[in-house]
Amino acid sequence: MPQLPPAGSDDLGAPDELIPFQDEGDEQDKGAGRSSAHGDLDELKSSLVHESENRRASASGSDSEAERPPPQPRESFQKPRDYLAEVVRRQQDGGFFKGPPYPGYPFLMIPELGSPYLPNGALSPGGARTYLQMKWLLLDVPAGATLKDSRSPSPAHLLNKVPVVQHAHHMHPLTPLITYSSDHFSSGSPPSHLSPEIDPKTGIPRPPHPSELSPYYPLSPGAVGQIPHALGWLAPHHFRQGQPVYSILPGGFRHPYPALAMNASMSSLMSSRFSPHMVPPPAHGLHPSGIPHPTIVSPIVKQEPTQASMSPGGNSALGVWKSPGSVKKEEEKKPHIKKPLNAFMLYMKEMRAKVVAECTLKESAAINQILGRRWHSLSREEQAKYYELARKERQLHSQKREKQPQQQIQDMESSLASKSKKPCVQYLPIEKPCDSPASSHGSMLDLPATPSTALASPAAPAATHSEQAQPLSLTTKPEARAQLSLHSAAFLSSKAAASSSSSLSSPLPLLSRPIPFATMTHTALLTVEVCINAANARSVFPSQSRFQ
DNA sequence: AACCCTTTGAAGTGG
DNA sequence: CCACTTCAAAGGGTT
Repeated sequence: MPQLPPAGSDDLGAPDELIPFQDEGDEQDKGAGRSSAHGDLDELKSSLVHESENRRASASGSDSEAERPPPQPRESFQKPRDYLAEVVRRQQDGGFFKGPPYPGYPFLMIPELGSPYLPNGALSPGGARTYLQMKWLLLDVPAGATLKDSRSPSPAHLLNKVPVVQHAHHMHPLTPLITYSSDHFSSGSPPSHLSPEIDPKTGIPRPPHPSELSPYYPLSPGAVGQIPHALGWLAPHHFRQGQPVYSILPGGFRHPYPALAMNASMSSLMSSRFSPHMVPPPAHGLHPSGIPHPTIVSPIVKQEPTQASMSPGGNSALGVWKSPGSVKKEEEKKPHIKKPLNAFMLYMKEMRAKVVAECTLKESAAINQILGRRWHSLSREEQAKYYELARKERQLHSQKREKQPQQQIQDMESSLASKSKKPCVQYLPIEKPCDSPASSHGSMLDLPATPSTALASPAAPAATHSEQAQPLSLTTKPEARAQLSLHSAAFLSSKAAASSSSSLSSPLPLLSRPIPFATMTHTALLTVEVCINAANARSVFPSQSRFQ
């Protein structure tokens, strides 16, 4: 459980996650990188099929050049759809550029220097390492100098100047690509890799795979090849104070469906009401955070039959055989204490309505993507609030669970007494008396002695090891963390730039040197981007939201 | 109606 | 100990 260090702790920036970057990216993307991936849906479909076939072939032994060898733990897509999404993403971005990793970092990079790209379009690993090294050096920058503060002044004045309506009628779908990529990659390097990965369903640019991130970490001009990369492969995100570091690559991003008219609500997203901090005022009469606490105030005894009945920790654990029907009834009686909401869930509950209002989106999946990115864009202080709330939730949950078993015991005893009184010990180990509803499954009936209970013990406010170690959502699921929507803000920035290109001089060339990213409202950009892409996806994939 | 999708984090389980 | 799985919320979309 993430636990904030005590106030005044100077360790906020310390536990940055180490991401085991792999050099697999280059090879992996060779196949995908070849395809131009110009957003042609048909081509994409056929390619998708092709890749799927290749994958099957690969699985059967033949190692397709377009496919990666199986033993890639980090590359394991747990679900078929993940793979499909990945395929789509590769098709769309060429599998290379994964977007400018981090928004809000005060130092923007510049890729034209020294062409970090290898002839095949891949980025020199050394370059990436060098840059990462630089970022570590930048860790010493005081928190006050970071984006969090600088971004506070809303850059709405900038955003509002940006014509957000794409020129759908005049622009070729590849216009952004042509406009920017050609200019800045005159060497002819395929611009396809400059595109962010796009979720096939929502159209939301998805975070890149960790293995694909490193090559695109911007290079500091003077740093290339100069600094050894002792820390080179460290996770690039959350380098400082929880503020993701984004950068904008020249050449921008090619959105597969750029010629999308932004609707009114989207335009409104550009307005200044979009505060990066977005910490909504506390709702009235609710939790300090404004988040209602259903599990606390009004514990809903929501029955989830399938889940409950499947739980090995239920009555079956007592060794008392019951007919499916009776088991079901028993389960129905058993109040289900929902899991406590974690920090992100709390954040979601709080921010969902706002995102829905700002976006015309209603699909929770898309909204959750937005929220996920916003979550990562939050400063640690902001996230800390939710982590603290989550910690309290868990405490309360544990307390409820402490009470629950006793109640369960009473109910069960009375129930058994009124029934057959069949000795439950019949099927139980001697040392496991039937009056203990504790489940090996760690069900809601766990007795107080469980680690979680101890962990959440009010008497022990000191954070557990895991709490202390968890740097605000940075420790688990490396690959997922690495996705971190690194590129989203920068992508959006470039997108905004692209949008403004028709009436304003393209800002992208200006990005060839560091600029204060504080001029952009990161969160706003994120949401705009996601909204746009989600809308695009729907318009482009009206009935093809799922590649299944 | 049931499930899927999508996110992050906590917790449980199995090797 | 680590990797993996499940489940919390949400609601439109899909089957």
